[in-house]
Amino acid sequence: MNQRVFKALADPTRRAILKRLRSGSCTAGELGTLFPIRGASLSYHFNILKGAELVRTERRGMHIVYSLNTTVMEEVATVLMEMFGQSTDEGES
Amino acid sequence: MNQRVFKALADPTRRAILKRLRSGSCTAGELGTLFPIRGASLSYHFNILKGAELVRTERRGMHIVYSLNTTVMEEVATVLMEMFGQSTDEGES
DNA sequence: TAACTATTTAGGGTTTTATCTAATTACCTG
DNA sequence: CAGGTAATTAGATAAAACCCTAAATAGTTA
Repeated sequence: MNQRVFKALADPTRRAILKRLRSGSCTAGELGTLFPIRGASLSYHFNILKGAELVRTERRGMHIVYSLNTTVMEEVATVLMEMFGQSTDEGES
Repeated sequence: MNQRVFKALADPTRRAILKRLRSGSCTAGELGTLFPIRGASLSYHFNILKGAELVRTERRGMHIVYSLNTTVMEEVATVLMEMFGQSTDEGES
């Protein structure tokens, strides 16, 4: 889990994308219909999510399918828990 | 837990402040010695952390003591777990 | 009250972020 | 191959973030 994860989670549109992906993989176009921004802007957000390894992509014919990388999300939650749950004096990755 | 928490966590200086506070409360001045930025900039970060309710302050004489609000941190971790751990189709606050 | 210390606020400059339109790439199909 | 659809990249712009210096505020102490 890298530094970029926190930046990626800071934007509400990106969190909404992640939330949507939770209920199943989705093409870029489908996601585009859910938000009031242009495809190019979505693409910008996808790149940030990919950089944080929060999503994965796979081309399927004419479409590109996005899916959630739940592993990294769980890591984030775990790290936060370790950092702030109780003082074990450790917790940085 | 509000929207601002994610923004607050997005900055490395603020995460370092939180991490430091984990080992105990601290005055603004003490925290200032730990980072290569001016007091005014620290104050800016403190305001963001306070807005996110991640820290609490208490004036003690001439100093202002900062302490961690671990409750909110745990909430964040929990929300992330709920959102991305497994698909229970719920998890928004 | 005057001088001193700790911290915040105000105002400004630079960098980064989020969005847009237009152009491009990648694939599919007739 | 030519035309069409899906998605990304390029370039521009407005807003937000972060940092600084200087000034203001709040409390302490002689």
